[in-house]
Amino acid sequence: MERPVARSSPAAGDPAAERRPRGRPRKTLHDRDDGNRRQEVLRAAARLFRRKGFHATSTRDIAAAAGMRSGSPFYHFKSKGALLYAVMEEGMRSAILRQQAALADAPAVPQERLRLLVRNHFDILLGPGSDFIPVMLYESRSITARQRTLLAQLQGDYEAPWLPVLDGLHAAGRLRADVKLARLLIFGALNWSAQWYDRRKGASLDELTGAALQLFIGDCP
Amino acid sequence: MERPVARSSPAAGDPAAERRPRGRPRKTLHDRDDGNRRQEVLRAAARLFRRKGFHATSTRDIAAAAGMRSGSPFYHFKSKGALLYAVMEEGMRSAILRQQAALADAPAVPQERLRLLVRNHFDILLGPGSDFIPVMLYESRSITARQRTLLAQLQGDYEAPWLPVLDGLHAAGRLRADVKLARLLIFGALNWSAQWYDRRKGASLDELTGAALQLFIGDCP
DNA sequence: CCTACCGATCGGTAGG
DNA sequence: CCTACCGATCGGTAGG
Repeated sequence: MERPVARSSPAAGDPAAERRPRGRPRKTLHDRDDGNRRQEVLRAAARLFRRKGFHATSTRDIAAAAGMRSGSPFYHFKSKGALLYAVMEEGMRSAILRQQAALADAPAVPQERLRLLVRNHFDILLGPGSDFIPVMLYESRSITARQRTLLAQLQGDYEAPWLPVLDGLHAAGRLRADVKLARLLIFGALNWSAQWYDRRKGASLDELTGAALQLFIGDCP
Repeated sequence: MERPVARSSPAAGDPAAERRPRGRPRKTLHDRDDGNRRQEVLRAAARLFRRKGFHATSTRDIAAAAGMRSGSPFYHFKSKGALLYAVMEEGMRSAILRQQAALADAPAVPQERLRLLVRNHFDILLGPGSDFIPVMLYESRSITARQRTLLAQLQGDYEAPWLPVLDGLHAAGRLRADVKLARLLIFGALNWSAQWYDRRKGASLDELTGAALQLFIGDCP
C-alpha cells in the first residue's frame, strides 16, 4: 500500500552502475533490490525516531542511516508520516506474535501468567532491537486520528490476554484495586521503564519483573 | 538570564502608540508592559508543547497564542530552547512548592504520607493548569545535557520526601519490592496517567489515588 | 513589542 | 534508487 504496484526493473545492465567511480559503501556487490532495503529504512527510522523523536528526525537522517540519498526513502514509503505509522504497526504486530508465543506453554494459574506477560512486555520494550514499541508509545501525537484508530485495535489485541489474568487475580483477592484502573497503572509502570532503563547497568529484566510482580500483587499472605 | 539586563523604557509617551489605528486585540487598554506578558508566553508555550510537542510547535504558534507577532517571544526568551527549559523549570519549582505545602500538616504514618504524595502528584500532573510537568516528562530529549543536569537536581528535591516513606513501608513489610525499583515503577504508573487520563470522564483524582495505593501497598492483612 | 527580513532546512517530486 | 530541484516553513535578528 505504501509501495508502488509495479517496480522498475533492477539496475542490472545499467552501464553507468558498473562504471560508478566511488559509489556509496555497499555491504556486498549484489544487495541492491534484494527486498531488504525497505526493512533497513524501517529499522533506521525506528532507531532515529526513538532517539531523537519524530519531528527532530529528518527524512535525510533516515536516508543517510540506511545508506541512501535523500529522496530514496520516498521510494519505499509515500510520506514521512506513513513511515512513522509503519514503524508503529510493525512494532505492534511483532509484539502480539511474541506475546502469543510466550503464552503458548504457560500454566493456567494467573500469577504465573502475569509473570510471563510482564517479563515479555519488558523484553519487547527493553530488549535488543526494541525501538518500535517505544516509538509507538511516545510518538502517538504525530499520527492521524485514523491511524490511531487502527493502532488501537492492535493494542486491544495485545491487551486481551491481560484482562482475564487481572480479573482472576482480583477475584482471588491478590489484586485489590479496581481492575480497569489497575491495568492502566500497571502498563504505566512498565511502559515508563523505556525512559530510564539502561541495559548495560542496573537490574536485569528478570529482576525487574520480580520487582514489578511484588509491587503489584505483593506476597502478603 | 533569559531576559535582557536593561529594558527599553515603556512605550508611554510614544505618539505612534497612541495613534495606533487597529492594534491587535488587547484585553485592556493598559496591559502593555505590565510584566505579565512573559508569563503569558510561558503558559502558551507549555500548553502547545504539551499538546503538539516541542518540535511540532513553532515559535509563531506560541506568539499567536499569546497575542503577539512572530518575533516577539524572542524579546522574552533568547531562544525556543530557552523557552522550553523555562517551562520545565517553572513546572518543577511549582511542583516542589506544592508538595511541601501538602506535606506541611501530614501525619507521620508512612501509609498516609504516601497517599498525600500520590494525590498531590496526580494533581500536579492532571489538575487544572497542568501543562508544565507533562512537558518536562515527555520533552526531555529536546533539552541540552547541561539543562538536564540542572533539572535532575530539582527532580532530586522533588523525590526526596518519597524515599523515607517508601523505606518505612518496606521496613513495615507493606512494600515487598526493592525500594529503588519500586520507586521507578511507581513514578511510571503515576506519570503515565498524563497519557490517558481525561478530566471530563472516568475516575476522579481521589479514586485514582485510592486505586494506586491499593495496587502498590495492597491491604492484604 | 512590531516590521521586515534572512539563511537554513525540510518534506516531497519529476525524470531517469 | 539517484539527481536535481522546488515551495514552504522555521528560528532568529536588526532596527525602530
